[in-house]
Amino acid sequence: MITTSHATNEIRDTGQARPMVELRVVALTFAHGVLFTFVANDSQNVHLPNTYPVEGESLNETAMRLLRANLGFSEQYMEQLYSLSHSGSGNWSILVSYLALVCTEGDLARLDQGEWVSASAVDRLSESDRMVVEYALFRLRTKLGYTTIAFHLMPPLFTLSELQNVFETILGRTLDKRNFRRRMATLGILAGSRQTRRDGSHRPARLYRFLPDHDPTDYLTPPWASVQPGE
Amino acid sequence: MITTSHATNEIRDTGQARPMVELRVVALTFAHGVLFTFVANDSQNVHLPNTYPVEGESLNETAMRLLRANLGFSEQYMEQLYSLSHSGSGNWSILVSYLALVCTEGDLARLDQGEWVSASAVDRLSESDRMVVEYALFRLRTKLGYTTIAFHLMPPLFTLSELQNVFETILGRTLDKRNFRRRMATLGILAGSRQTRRDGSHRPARLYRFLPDHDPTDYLTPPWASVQPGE
DNA sequence: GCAAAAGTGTTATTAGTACACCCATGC
DNA sequence: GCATGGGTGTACTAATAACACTTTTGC
Repeated sequence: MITTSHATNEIRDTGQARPMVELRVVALTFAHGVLFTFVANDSQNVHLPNTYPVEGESLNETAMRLLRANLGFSEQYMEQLYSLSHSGSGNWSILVSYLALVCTEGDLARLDQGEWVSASAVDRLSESDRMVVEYALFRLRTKLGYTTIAFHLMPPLFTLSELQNVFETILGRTLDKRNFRRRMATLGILAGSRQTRRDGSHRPARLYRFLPDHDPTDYLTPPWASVQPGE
Repeated sequence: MITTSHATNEIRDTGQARPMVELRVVALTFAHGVLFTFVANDSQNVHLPNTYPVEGESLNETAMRLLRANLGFSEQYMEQLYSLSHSGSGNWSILVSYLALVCTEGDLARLDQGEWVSASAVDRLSESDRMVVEYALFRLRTKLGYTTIAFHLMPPLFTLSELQNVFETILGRTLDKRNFRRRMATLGILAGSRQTRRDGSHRPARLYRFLPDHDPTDYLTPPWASVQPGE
């Protein structure tokens, strides 16, 4: 039945049912001081956005399309997380999970396909969905130390305090203001604009943007993540 | 046809053929100053060891079993790399790739299932196999900087020059001997044995082993990589 | 005694950490 | 004038990088 040109060695096709492949996306956004994750809901069920792969399309493209279908826009960071085997409710699937970071600028209005829920309160999700969300948060935390990943959660213009707030929320601890600002400055990826923002009864804050050419040198995503091999 | 309890939103099952899922393992070992990768061969075909997932078994377990079936032993490092969609020779598959590091102590004798070939000369492999090998090497190089991953390529007892040689080969550049040794010492994961090894007409080298309790704090593999969610 | 790899210290630079006060604004 | 968050500098410590000679052995 399975007839690739190079058959498997030792472990052969038993003729048993093959697993489905399912893509799931953990979309994270930052608002009101916490991280939110997007969940879809149909009738009573709350779950991560999911779909199936399509022949002739890379998994990345499919995941992108899935997110666009749920959130309605397409400018976001997307990274494959992990694949795992899952047997639930009689169905055997291989889950391929993705992490997406999106900037909502605090606008968490309920969407047609679902809603944003606090990423630390995901009790309504299935166990497998919760595992994927936990791993997404773990990965985000880990990569924060050696990549510029958190930038994808920021709007085009932001204050340094806002940026620090995002870091502190993800890491779960406070950071020293002066050291944080020095670190950001030495990274050389921020450009101060001439604009400021008044936010209350105190001194206005300078607004910054990210330099367009900050090559993230992505450590985890292979260079060919978005293409399909031709062979 | 596809009937999970929570159906996908927007992108629905079209009833078209579903992809197969295939696991592929890049097993790397260090010998004679270079990295080797294990390739299986049946009749005229040379390819990475591959197999199919099994219901009720985690993908990690399956990959481990696959490697054991090819190499005949089971004590090795294994890490999931990436999943990608691949349409070749009329078959559509989702490839789930793994990186394994094994210690052969220079014994690259041809095995029943295949042979070791230089990891930089993989011309006989298919394009998709070559992509996976390239990414495995990339990941190994990247993780070398912030993990203890290279230890899995070493035999139980080794000299510091041998260890440095492995690092230099993976990184593709030379390292300063004194700085390298200092770094290894401050990591605190090496124990010097009282034994030495004479290797030629020069001073014998002290032999070291890795401390058994060096927790690698794996940055990329989720904690639940080896289990299946119970739903 | 010479070839060949093992082994060892110091200095300069850089990155990280800890820590406290003045500034601009609204009310 | 006071409450609020914005903004800044210095000193200590740890990690990194550059660099050269002595030691032990076989022949």
